[in-house]
Amino acid sequence: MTDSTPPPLGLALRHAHLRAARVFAEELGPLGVENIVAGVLMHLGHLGPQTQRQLVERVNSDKSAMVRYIDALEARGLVRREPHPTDRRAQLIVLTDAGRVLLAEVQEAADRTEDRLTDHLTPEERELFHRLLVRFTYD
Amino acid sequence: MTDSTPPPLGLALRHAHLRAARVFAEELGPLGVENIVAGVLMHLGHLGPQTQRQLVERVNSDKSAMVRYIDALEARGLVRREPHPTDRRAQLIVLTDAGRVLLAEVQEAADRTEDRLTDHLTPEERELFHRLLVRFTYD
DNA sequence: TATTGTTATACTCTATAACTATA
DNA sequence: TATAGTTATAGAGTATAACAATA
Repeated sequence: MTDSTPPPLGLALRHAHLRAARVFAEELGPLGVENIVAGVLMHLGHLGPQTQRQLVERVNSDKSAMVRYIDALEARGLVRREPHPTDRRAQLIVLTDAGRVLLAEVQEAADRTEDRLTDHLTPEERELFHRLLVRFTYD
Repeated sequence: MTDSTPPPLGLALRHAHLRAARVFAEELGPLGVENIVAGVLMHLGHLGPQTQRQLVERVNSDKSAMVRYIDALEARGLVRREPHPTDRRAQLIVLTDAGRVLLAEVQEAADRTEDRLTDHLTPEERELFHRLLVRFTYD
């Protein structure tokens, strides 16, 4: 009994995600941040100050985990919790200057990760795969 | 500051995998097996009896977790541990008749899962996405 | 010496619930 | 009543190491 058929979609997605996460973790290693925390930093850089709830939605984590991630970032001086101007329940998570410096390195690590992940594909295949993946996931 | 650019590849893979795992878990719900255990059953059905080490490689788990998965399957009478004919360290994990019955239902759940995951794509897009995903992941 | 399977431990992630202060 | 953030807890997954039997 041999294995001629391709791996089912779900298993391939699992392996694809594991592979991507491992490469990203390797590239992030020297920076001392974990994958999800790096994702939080990139979102803050891209979208500007966000509430914890907004960040939870973005990275598909949960609010009690987000408390811990923000705690860790704040302890390293990479973000600040600021009062929300219109909702006193909420707080805005804001990048500090130190956070911006690290974010630039995180972004480079992310770019290197994408390059490594797709260096066996042509630029056209890379683009097509990314577009189909986004449609598959979010449409 | 708005969000016009597509989600980066790594985040999209994370979300794609989460989405697929949740749909599969929904479809598996009535059968009382978890995603990884279902994957083990499908591999046994597809490849025939396997050692635990082989199964670990297939589903990208680790050997101490695999012990627990096989324990759970064996407790439900779905697989048997049999002596390996040529390596007395190893054991072959073999589907029982009850395991084959459940496997058929698991396979149907997996088919429904793929249909649900891709029902907003054309058959051609579906096929192309699957091919590119496999190349991305395993090449 | 290395490997298969087992057991144990520690750490992280996930899910849930309760609590506060607001809305 | 519902929501944002916090805290606590339990369950599952991951990583690691040690061990016995065998290669």
